[in-house]
Amino acid sequence: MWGRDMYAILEFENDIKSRVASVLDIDQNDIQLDIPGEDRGDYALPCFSFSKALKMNPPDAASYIASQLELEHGDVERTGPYLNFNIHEKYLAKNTIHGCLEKGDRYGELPAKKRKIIIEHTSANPNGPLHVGRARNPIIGDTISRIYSKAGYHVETQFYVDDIGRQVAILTWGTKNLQESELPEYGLDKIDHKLVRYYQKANQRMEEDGGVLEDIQGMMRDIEMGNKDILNEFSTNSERVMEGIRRSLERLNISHDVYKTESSLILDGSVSSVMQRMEELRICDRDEGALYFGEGDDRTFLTRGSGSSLYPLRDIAYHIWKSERCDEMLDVLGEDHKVHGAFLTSALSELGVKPVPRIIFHSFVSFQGERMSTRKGSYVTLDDIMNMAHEKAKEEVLARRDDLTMEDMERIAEIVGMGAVRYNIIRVQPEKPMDFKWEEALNLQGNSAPFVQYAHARASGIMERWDGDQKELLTKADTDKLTEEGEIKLIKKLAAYPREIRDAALSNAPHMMANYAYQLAARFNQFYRDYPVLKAEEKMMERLALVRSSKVVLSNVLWTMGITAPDSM
RNA sequence: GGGCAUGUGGCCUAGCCAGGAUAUGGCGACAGCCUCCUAAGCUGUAAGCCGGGGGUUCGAAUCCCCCCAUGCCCGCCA
Repeated sequence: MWGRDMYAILEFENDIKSRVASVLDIDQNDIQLDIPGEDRGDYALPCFSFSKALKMNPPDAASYIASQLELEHGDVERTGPYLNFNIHEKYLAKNTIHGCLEKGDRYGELPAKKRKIIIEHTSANPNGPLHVGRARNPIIGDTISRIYSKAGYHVETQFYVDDIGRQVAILTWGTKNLQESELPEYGLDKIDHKLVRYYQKANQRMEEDGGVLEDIQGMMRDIEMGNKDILNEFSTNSERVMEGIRRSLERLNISHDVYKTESSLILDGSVSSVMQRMEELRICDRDEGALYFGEGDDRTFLTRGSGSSLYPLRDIAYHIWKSERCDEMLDVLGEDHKVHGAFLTSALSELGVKPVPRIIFHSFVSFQGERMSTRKGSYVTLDDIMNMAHEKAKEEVLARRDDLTMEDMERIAEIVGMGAVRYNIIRVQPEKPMDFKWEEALNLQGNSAPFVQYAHARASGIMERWDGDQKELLTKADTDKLTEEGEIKLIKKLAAYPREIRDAALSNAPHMMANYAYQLAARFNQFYRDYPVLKAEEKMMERLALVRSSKVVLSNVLWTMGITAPDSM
């Protein structure tokens, strides 16, 4: 089904590389093509580095290479020491528009790789609602998962549920020992928001009273010794909070295929068997009974002196479990896990586990200059920001539209609001620090989700007003007629989409999708301003095909970010 | 103190890994554009020693070194 000529732009890129490589007699992987600004061509090649081997100055080297090239679907032009490559516009227009119209929501997909990747993200402690700081993880994780699925991978997403750790222990001490009456009012009528108060109060008690800490440690010991009642209490609390977290994520179009509980890894013996293997391989040591990996300041403790397991050991067990079920692993973790990530990688390598996970680290979202903390209650919850975004979007719809039912307005406000939240987080590189600001998070103009959604709604509006059969566009539109500058520029953006998918997956860069989506929407808006479609005398079918194609790609790229594409707003 | 990141116009940000042609764009500011497919849009103007200093190179925002600032980590927590 997928031919070599699946996407014109990728084929063109390959063609340039292989032909230049053969002229220079070098490996085509050593050729790094630039993607220059729009008016300088589709690809560019600086020829400085080839001039030595060719014994010519760079401009002459460029001329020489150009003279030896015969491209299948494009032209090469020399500008000083640079080569600029331009794909034949009619060829690109036909390939791209036909691709969009035929493939629809599958336009942009790359050939199936027959590889399964497990992407773990979120994995937040089930002790309370997700706050905005934590929300960066699922938004990055879900977006990269969607990108990988479009890049041809079989993707499975996982949430590692720490249902027996200290945080849940503290929460459980709270639910066992505290009365509703001694807690503050809850902010939102939602299970995770209600339960977090027990967690916070219990933390406070623990700090004041050493006995509470002992109680909590006792509960954790009991679980290790197989006390099923305590385990049930932990699991119940964990599941109740998870229910709240799941509902929050659902609103952002985020879900996980598999929830793997930490307790299951202890109960089925995998944790203790990993420990045994590590001891047999002599890749760990003991200090007063406690097992550790590594040396000196870098050692990581795997168990307590009492023999009970610690998170690093359990996480190894989890990764081994995952490794047996996939070809690749990708973890999305906060930057506080960097040292843990290095430990994980080296421990798994020494155990001979393959694959070893690749890890996307993201830095934290601060709030008013401080890190958000569930324990201290100093945070803005994800639910709060979603509700605010919905309200803000609703104000905007109310101000603009008087022809819609309240139900429609609510629906649009939800789509726009949730889109804005996701977009504002995903548009920034994961490793960059972010300071949470309401006015930015609720921004509905310029470089934002509504900008892209609006372009989509405009495209939808045009298509809805046309009463012809959309299937006819494929046969009736003569793409050779699309020769105006604004038409070609838009087509070039549409054509670039598969390359964006490829590159975003290759470099684990989800923010590239937002960047691309913005550029595409901007191009579409310019086209919309300059060229009438339904009132075009000569080229109505062609422009309709272009609008339809734009709608397809806008919708597809929004999908990769988990943002809904509205037909009206 | 050590390790790992980040530093781009008033604010936010792309480009950095694989060094090249006048450094992306947004917000805000200012000036314009709705008898015409939704103005959540479009056009234009002002605003930058790409944190600072060295180095490598024909060429550095990009690579190397030093320094400064900020964040994260340095627990038998996770």
